[in-house]
Amino acid sequence: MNENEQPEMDKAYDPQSTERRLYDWWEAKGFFRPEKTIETGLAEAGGPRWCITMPPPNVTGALHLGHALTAAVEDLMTRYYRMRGFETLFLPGSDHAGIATQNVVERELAKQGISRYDLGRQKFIERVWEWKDVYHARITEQHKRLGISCDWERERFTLDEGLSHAVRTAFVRLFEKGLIYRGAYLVNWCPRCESAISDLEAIAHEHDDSLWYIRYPIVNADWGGPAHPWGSGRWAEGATDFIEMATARPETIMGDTAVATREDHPRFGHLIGRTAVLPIMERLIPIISDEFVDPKFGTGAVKITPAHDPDDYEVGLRHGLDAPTILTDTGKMNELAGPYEGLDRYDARDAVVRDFERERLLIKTEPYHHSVAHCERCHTVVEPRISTQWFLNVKPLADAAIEAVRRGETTIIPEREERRFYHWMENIRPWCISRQLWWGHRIPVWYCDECGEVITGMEDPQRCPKCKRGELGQDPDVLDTWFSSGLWPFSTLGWPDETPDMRRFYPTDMRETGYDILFFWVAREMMLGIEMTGQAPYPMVYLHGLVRNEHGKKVSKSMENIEEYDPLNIVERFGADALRYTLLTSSTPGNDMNLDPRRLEGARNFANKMWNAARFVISNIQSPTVGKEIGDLDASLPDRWIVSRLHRLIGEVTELFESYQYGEAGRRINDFLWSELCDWYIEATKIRLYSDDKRARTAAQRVLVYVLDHGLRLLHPYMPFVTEEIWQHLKAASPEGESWPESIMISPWPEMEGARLDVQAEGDMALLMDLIRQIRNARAEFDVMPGRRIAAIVVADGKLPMFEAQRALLSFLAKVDEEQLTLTRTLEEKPKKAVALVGAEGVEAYLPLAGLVDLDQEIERLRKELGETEQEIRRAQGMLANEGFTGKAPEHVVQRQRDRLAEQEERRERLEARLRALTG
RNA sequence: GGGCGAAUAGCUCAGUUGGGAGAGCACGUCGCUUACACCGACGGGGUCACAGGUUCGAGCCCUGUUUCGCCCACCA
Repeated sequence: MNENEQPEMDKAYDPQSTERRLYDWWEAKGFFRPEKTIETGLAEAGGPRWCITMPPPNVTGALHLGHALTAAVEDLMTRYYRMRGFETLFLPGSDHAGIATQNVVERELAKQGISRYDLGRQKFIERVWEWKDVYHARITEQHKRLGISCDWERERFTLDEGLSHAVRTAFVRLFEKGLIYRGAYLVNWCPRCESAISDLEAIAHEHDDSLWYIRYPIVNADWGGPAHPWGSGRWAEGATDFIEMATARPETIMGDTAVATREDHPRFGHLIGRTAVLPIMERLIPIISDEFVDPKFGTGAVKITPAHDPDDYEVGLRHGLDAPTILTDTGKMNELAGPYEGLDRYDARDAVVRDFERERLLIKTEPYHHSVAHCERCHTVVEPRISTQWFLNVKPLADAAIEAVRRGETTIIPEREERRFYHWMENIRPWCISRQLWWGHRIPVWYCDECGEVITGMEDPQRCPKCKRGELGQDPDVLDTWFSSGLWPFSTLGWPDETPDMRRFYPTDMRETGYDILFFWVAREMMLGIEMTGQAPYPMVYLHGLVRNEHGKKVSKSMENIEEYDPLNIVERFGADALRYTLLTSSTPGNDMNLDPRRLEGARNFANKMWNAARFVISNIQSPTVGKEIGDLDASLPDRWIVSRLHRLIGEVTELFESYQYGEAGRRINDFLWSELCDWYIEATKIRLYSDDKRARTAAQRVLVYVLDHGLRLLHPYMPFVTEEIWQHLKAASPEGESWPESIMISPWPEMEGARLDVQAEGDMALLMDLIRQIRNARAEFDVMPGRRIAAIVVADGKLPMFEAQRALLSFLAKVDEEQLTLTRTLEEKPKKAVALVGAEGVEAYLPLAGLVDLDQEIERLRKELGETEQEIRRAQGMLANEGFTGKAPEHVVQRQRDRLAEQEERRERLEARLRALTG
């Protein structure tokens, strides 16, 4: 990609000038396509493959942080499996989101003062398509900005031709199997959307309302019914028996067809079997007994409105009651509501209460706190209402889905979500799949106006197959948007056709999404997937948490600093890599995350840190002293150490990836690259890179390139852009670069080579690093001028050869004057005017600091250290003296305590000796 | 009314088979050392919500409590 090459790397990494360019290049090269993984030899044709379908975002608006998290996690997985050599497909798409999108467009129209009815169905749908085009393009652009490596050539939309065909196929099959049926049942009705909605779309909110205590007169010998009209104040005149009840919804009284109480009710039990006169309507209604009544609540008697309450509906069915519907589609009182016809439901409520009071049928009013269902999309209070709808009997499908999870065919993480899944599935009720909307998949059913025949099928019927005479009209309703979403893992691959993609990529490998749509979506995919294809659509469901702001508040459009949480703004300010890394390392699976902007800053700094590390490496390999033809070089201790640490990291990270612990893996990669590579190894190489020793220089160069190359590959799934940009520079500068793959994203995932763990080097380096830290610490404590090189005597005991080999490095990193550095195995005469440092494995160091006039400070320091050491010794001795511990703890744990004790005891001895020497 | 999650350094969070409490930011001291001040060196800071229990040993397992958040639920 020489066309992307910049001759010089800027001092600071600039995501803005990099990310778009790289994304376009990747896409143009076809790296996102599964075919390309084969072409480049990364994956083997017919070998293992990996497929994930993107949860299709709604085309309602802009992407938010939840989408960004979804994209980050899924792209991380995709890039990982691709690098692992799987033929990898990340399939993108979007959802028409029926009710949500229709609502948004209706709100837009309302701003211009028009409703969908003003436009008519055809024109309105055209307007929605226009909206869809705009927002779909925006969402795609936003996804690209996030760097996701999905195959745009396979992009799908739930309303496109192929998916509509899949929807129709699924509907017809389920219909023919008798699982889809039409009927009049109680459903949740949104009077604003003028549509049925599912149970999941009815959201309960707490409300402060009133509870009205009212009474209905009973027919008896003295009173046969009202003699005066409703509203006269004399309607109930003469009545002597009453039954009292409490209601929160007096506007439904006109729909009452009974009053229920219980046999054992002290005041009303005896009224069972009698007849009440329904106020307003003057309908005679029975007083019945039903178990559902709680004698302790309200008055212990309940008015029964079968058409407008779920409980009452059940009671009505049990007692064969009429169920008059008294509300219109828009929530107004209809012609069965007597004098209140035409009133809005809440106006009717007020009017009814007022009239009850006038007729002395209102006993009292109490404040009442309860929860009320609202429409998920427009927040209007939902009305339970009997209505003719299409239903899918999901019970048998749910049983199969439960079975699949129980058998482990599909695993859900975190595990607790499996229990939620079971609970919901086990209590599932028929799914109302029809919606009285315009935007969506039209229900593929026609009715004959002549004979009433109901016709469905894969072809639009031209005439009635039964009577052959009548006019056919298609059902005006559309399907619940989740019906098409439920087919997503296979409809996107070409189902019902046996396409190559369907054969190759189904079942897919992963469903990754937020836990908030487990029921809405995952449950439906599982049910419909098994029903339609005979196989669970994926073996793994990974559920991530919700993204909140740094104070745990849900990020919503009404927040004043909302733009701070707009992913695009974040990308502009910090870069997509920073956003991705932050989202991926800020939480654990299934747990919500509070996005702290300070973390974004840290992630941006991390990208810049890598950029500068690479700048250092690249500028130091510009004119390599020796080319790749040179044989094995003698690796120095830091080389052996960093390579071993890298290989250890590769093993750990791969293991963490395999167990979906991406956050932990990301942090480990960061720790390695920043602390070990940058702070230690790169610093350590400087001494050789700036020397005249060509051999040493080359060794350092080669190890730098090796470690940076592999480290970048590990980081790539988190930060695809900066790693690619750096890697390209590295590839161009490195002598071996031309044999590297074209892009980091199609280079193989690093393999851990166990044999190359170098325990010896790790141990020696730890010893050296510890001593360097101690010297630096002492310098700071005794206020040694930063630039000053000091003298040091290191008593190295058995480690003398190692220290001799690292003499220059030690001097360099600890700012010791090499001329004045004495390395010795033992030392008889220990200098008095010196700071003494005690390391592990018998290592000691003495810093004869000229500024050390005051020995008391040194004595104080040593005493403090001795105190800490003694405390350690006591702790370890305590444990080892405990027979319970030595007898029951695993051997390696006990041994570690023994080692620790021995080490600390040795340390104590040295500290005490030193103190004796100083205090006389 | 059931169920779930969270509670760890000032802040945001890690801590997966129970075995010497971690990161970033913030804070203090020092440093413009030819990769990086979007930096480096060094340092201070925690009865891991509370009370019990199991265990030789508990941030981690069990029971209960408190606070916050979420999900499910047909009580008028």
